[in-house]
Amino acid sequence: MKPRVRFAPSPTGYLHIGGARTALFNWLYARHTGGTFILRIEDTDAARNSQEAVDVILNGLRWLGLDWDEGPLTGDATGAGKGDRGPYFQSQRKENYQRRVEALLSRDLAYEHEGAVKFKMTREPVTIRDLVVGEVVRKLTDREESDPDFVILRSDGQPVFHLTNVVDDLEMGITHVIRGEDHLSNTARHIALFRAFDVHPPHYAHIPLILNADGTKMSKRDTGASLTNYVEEGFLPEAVVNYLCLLGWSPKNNREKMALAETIEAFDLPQILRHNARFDQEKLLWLQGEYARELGDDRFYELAVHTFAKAGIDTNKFPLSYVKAALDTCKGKFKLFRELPGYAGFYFIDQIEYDAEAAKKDFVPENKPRLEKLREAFAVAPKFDAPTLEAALKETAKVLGVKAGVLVHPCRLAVTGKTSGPSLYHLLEVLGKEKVMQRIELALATMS
RNA sequence: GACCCUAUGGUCUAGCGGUUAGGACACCACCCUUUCACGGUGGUAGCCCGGGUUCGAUUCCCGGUAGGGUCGCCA
Repeated sequence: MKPRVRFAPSPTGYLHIGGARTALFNWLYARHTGGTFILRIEDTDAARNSQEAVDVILNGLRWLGLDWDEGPLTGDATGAGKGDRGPYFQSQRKENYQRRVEALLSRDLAYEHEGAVKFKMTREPVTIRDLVVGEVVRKLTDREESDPDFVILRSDGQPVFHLTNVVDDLEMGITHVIRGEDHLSNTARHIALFRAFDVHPPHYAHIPLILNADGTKMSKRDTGASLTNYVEEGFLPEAVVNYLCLLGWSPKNNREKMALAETIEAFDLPQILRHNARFDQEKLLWLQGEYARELGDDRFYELAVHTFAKAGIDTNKFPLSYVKAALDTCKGKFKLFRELPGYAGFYFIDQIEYDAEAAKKDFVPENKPRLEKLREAFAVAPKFDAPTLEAALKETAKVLGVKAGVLVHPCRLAVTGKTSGPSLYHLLEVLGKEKVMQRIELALATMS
């Protein structure tokens, strides 16, 4: 029998980065085994759920490229789903839960208590055979000792997580429950419920949690906890996916940057680690740089133009050839797309601002005659392309008896306002003679 | 408080009784480049502590410590 796995988030606000990884591991396992990946929305808490949160989850999974074989087609809970075990929103499955509760009630495995229905939990320790953690014998805690039973139907008639989760896993034919380790203790209850329904529980694989860089747990307050944060920062989904794969799972062969196909091939439950992992932004950033450098041209242009637009810079006002030439000088030189407007905005802005500290250092009186000489050399250059300009600058430096750097820095500052950026000679060529001469003139004027 | 999980450089990890403890990120130095990156070379840095078992423990067992999780009419 092919595995059937599911990701079952509750739409209470955002897609947690840990949840994204849980989804990823489930998806990888399904793809590795040729099984089925199911998305089920656990929206039983009407007070905390929202339509927006459902969309955040759906869009987040799509952004990551985690397509589901069964689940919602849209964020509309009452809308059609994909697959024959739906609906895939728990809010639409009330009758199932009601029927199951009645079955337990009639068999004396549950009872009413203050308007709610409680399940008669076993008093014996429950053994959980976990595919990741191993055999866990879960005993009752002292508080459970005094009252081991738990509510499965609230006094207002709404079913509770433990019940809905188990009923749906059962009815949707889930074979492997791959979820966060925070559910390990709950699993005893779930196993007891499966037994009450006279079925064998699915296989369990509890994966370790993702912690903050300082080892504390990630809460909603931490900006890095939300997947949306990475989308907005300008990360590439393939970098995030690759990084997430490496958190709590290892291919065991020292591979770090892995193509998705390779990861699918290698992924399996036994290689999942048992201990929590800290989220390392630096390593994610490294992978981001790796993927950013090898981005296809079309996708690179598209993402770049979009990023400029978000920053209020309309690149469509410029000829396509100019935009592409400008972007070509930037590719592979920055990591996060969020950096791009600051890195290459000078191509599309007339009023550039000089880096204050650099201006103090480079726009000094003794540099004025030097920059004037450079302007003249550029003015009479036979061609305005990178090799010619480089030769002109170096020749000028030689005549002045200074190192090339003495001209390079003020020149870069004059035309870009920055101390770093694309290759100077190439950016001059792209910018064009008119703008370059204008900007050098302007810089000269500030140096009096 | 009880119950459960975990423990290799700063971080992610390989290791499954005998290794000069390997890789990656980060960091440092040098090279390349007279920007910034990229790339290259070299380097600093690790088996939580204490008991066992064993000829021999990073590795197996027990205890401690530390971190994390759970004990809701949240999921």
